[in-house]
Amino acid sequence: MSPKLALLKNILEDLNEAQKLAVENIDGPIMVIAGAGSGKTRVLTYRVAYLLHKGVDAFHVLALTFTNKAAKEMKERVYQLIGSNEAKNVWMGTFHSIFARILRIEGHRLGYPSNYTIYDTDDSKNVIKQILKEQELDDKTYKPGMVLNRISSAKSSLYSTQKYNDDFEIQQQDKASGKPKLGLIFTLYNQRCFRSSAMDFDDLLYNMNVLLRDFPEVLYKYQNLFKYILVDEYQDTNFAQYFIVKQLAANNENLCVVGDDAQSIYAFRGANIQNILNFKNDYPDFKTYKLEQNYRSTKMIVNAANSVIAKNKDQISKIIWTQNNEGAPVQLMRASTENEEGQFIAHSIFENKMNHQLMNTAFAVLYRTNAQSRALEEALRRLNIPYRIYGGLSFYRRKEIKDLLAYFRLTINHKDGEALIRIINYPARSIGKTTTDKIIVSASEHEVSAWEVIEKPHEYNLGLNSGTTEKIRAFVTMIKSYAVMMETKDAYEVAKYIALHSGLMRDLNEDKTPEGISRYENIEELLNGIKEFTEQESKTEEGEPADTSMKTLGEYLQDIALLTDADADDKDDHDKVSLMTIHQAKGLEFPYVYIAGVEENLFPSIQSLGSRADLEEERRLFYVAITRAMEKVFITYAESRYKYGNLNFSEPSRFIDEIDEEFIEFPGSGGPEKRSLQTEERYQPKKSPLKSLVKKPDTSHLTRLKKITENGNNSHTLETDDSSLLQSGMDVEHERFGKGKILNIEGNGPNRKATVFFQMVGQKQLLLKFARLKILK
DNA sequence: ACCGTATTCAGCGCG
DNA sequence: TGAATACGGT
Repeated sequence: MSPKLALLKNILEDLNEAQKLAVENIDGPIMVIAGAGSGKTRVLTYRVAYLLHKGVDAFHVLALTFTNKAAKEMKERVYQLIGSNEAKNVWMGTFHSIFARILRIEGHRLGYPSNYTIYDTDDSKNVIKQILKEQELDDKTYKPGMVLNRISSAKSSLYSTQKYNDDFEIQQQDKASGKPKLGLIFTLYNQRCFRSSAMDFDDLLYNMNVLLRDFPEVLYKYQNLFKYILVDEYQDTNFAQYFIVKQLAANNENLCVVGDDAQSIYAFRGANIQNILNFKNDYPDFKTYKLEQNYRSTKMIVNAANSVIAKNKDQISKIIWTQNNEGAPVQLMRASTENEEGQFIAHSIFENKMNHQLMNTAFAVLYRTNAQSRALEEALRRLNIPYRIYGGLSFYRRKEIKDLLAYFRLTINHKDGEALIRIINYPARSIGKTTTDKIIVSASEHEVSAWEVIEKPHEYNLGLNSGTTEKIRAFVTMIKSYAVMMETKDAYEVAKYIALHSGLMRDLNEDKTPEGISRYENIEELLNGIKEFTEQESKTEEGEPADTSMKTLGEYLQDIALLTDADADDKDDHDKVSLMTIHQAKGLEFPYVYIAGVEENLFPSIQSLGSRADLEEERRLFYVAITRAMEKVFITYAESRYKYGNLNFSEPSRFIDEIDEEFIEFPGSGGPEKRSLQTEERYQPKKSPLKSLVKKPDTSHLTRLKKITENGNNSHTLETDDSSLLQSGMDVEHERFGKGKILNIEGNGPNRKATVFFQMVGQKQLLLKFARLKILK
């Protein structure tokens, strides 16, 4: 106990006053307004540690986050603080994962088995497509994605199908928009999911609410279980989430919500900023703490961001400040086209990388829309700058992965209709479309699951020939045999058996195209993941009673059902520049941040110009973008850009003007950025958050700078003189990369660059202006 | 059953 | 512009 106590004390000393108060006030409702970079995670994790330290049992603590990533980070940091044995009993996870877990236990009250399936967005859309077909509705008017959004927001606002259909206003709206059948689709959709023993993402929150509303004993149970509740990113809660928290906390009100209204950027998907603004009404005797000291960014960046967000009306007043260095002003770059914009960014990254000896991970390029990534990618590729795009198709949504997972799902939950339809004829078993259509129609007519129909085909008069009937029987037998196997074998054994026995592996193996090979490898990767899962979990934490029970396939599925791409362990993610939308960048930080496409009608987006609320959300988004940066922000815009195939001219965004001119440098208005940064480096050898990203302490670099200063010379002239002697074929030495051979030289003047093959690190492209190559004789 | 062509659509996206 | 999907022909 005592080493732990010491640890707690140490960290307590690390907290500033506001953070300390937010941690120590464990009783009663508190709201923590946490400015960007103000140590929010630290407060949350330390608060959890503090609760346990005060003798609160771990299982009485509930900590809710929005993303798996946030949950993971929080877990890791709490584990570090107090050790995993105690911490692992804390209920810590995303809203969805925690309530999914509770619904496995309590869902039977609502008619769901504990092995219910969680439908992802694709499954949901497929269900909607089926309904549209059956109802003979036009999928142009009723676009599945749009229908699903409508259903999703209804559920997020706790509207039952009944209420949706009875609500006069909603019905009027739907009629007015030419979609009067939305209510019917909603009803049928819910029925179908229920018959499949499946919940979609919103059902997890919706049904949790039903549980708490209709079963007082359940409400009572969890109110008493969760004596202390913490909610991260409270400004992002939708009504369903807000209401669960409210119910659970109603008894003892030991509720701590943490958020930043200035970073609320998800109103478009149902987040209600009022939840944080109205906290004071819900909990009149609340306390509020503001974390206003920023530990992330330079003064310039903090001030630039402040000057922007000040233009918003709806906000909780706060003053974000920092003790960090002054830093350099935000730098504006104007390009004539989107391609030039990409080039500017790529070159700037290249230069800063060389100049400051930074890793690629020190850089992020942020943009408003995914479509912008193309030009940026191209430019980076041309300079051989490795990058990673976030938000591509997630591993778990690839076809082959979904196919195999569908086998698992159907094995675990036979009623899972989407899984059944997906695999009944894959690999091909001569059960064609006509047959599957008959099964779907019959199931829906008799209001049963598809499995029920194919298990007892005679009771449902499908009118199939004996051959097909036999094939279906074989399929049923196969799935049942998997289920039997699952009783005694662990997840990996069953998974591998299914992958081989079902013919899926064979089918993929026959495809020798590069895509086919990659699909096969993906399946192997999935199986490896399952193996890891099986092994990792069987050796439990030390000191715990040995967990002799094996990990089942069902547990694996539950584990991954709520995972998304962002959670995949980035193996080959060594050292790359990050490309992502601003939304995806929330919660992250980078030394150098480029914000691309800061143009009217793109950012703010044209759709947001109609309402003040929407425009303010765009502004918060811009605020989020700026505050991702630790050292330096670059804002770029292009005067023309292709949109949907035709060239559009664009003007710089109004947001650029909203940055107070003290904190922004316009093109040509100041010296080249190189100068100010070098100056900073020379005169303010600070304890920089950049340190960990610098490849090595690099004292030679400093010595060199000093030497240059003494000489009264600058690096530029020195380097050009040296580098003009370089030719391809020469052996050279780089202070960091070591010895190498020049393969090629191209470009002129300051853009002259060399392709060098280094013995240590392989091929690199270097701008000679910065590379300081030494010629070896 | 499958492949190539036509058509359509285009904002951000947690789980 | 280009990707994703629907459709139609063989």
